Amino acid sequence: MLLKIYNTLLKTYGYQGWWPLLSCKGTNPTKTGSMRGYHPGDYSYPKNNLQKFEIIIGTILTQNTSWQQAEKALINLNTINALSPSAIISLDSRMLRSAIKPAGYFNQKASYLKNAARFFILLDNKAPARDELLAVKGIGPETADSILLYAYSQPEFVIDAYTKRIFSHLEIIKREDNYPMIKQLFENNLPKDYKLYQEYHALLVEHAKRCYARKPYDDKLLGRYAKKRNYEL
DNA sequence: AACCAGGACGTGA
DNA sequence: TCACGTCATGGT
Repeated sequence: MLLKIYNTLLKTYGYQGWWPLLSCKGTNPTKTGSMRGYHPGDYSYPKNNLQKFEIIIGTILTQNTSWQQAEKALINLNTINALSPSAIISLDSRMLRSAIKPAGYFNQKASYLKNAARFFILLDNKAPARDELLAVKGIGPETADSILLYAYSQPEFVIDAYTKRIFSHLEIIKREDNYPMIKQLFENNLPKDYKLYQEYHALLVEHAKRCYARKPYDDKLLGRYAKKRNYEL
């Protein structure tokens, strides 16, 4: 069932090209919102440590914030040459706060970014464990999974507000289900493939932006799954 | 003028 | 464990 929904979304919206990177010139004209940095169908990113770190910074900046706003903050950081771990650490806190202001919560996020930068240097080119990520103040379950999935190509399914909204509306999950429950549902019923996980989450975001932005939800594309009720989960 | 955006943390029960 | 308040800018 989950694969069927994935295929429907993929056929409808096409490859999304996540995670967007400033240094990546590819665009995806079918996408809503910002067009910068996408690389549809190419899962070979990130290609170096700097791109890994940019993804980590991005996951924090986009917390409860639209990507468009997070991207403005990233561009500001890039302008002052502060997209490396060492630059974030040494950057004056007031400068950091003003650079990321468009992304909101700039006081918290400035602190979170410094934590993430110190953590990234401590990693010393190794991949982080999920528990290690969660121990960093500012990295919660969704951010940790986004980092593992998109920066480190680990098959960790990302559950966000959109995912909960779509699948509770389809009555595949309940609204009171917590993060690990929903995550296990996906990971237990899908091939453990990071490319699939990356694309699926990106497609869910795209679908939610288009059809679940505001009540009453527009369920013209997947609403029929809610009525059939013949899932085999 | 509310409401929402690719959440996480601190607190109190 | 968990519900709740807080954090903050910008688009619709």
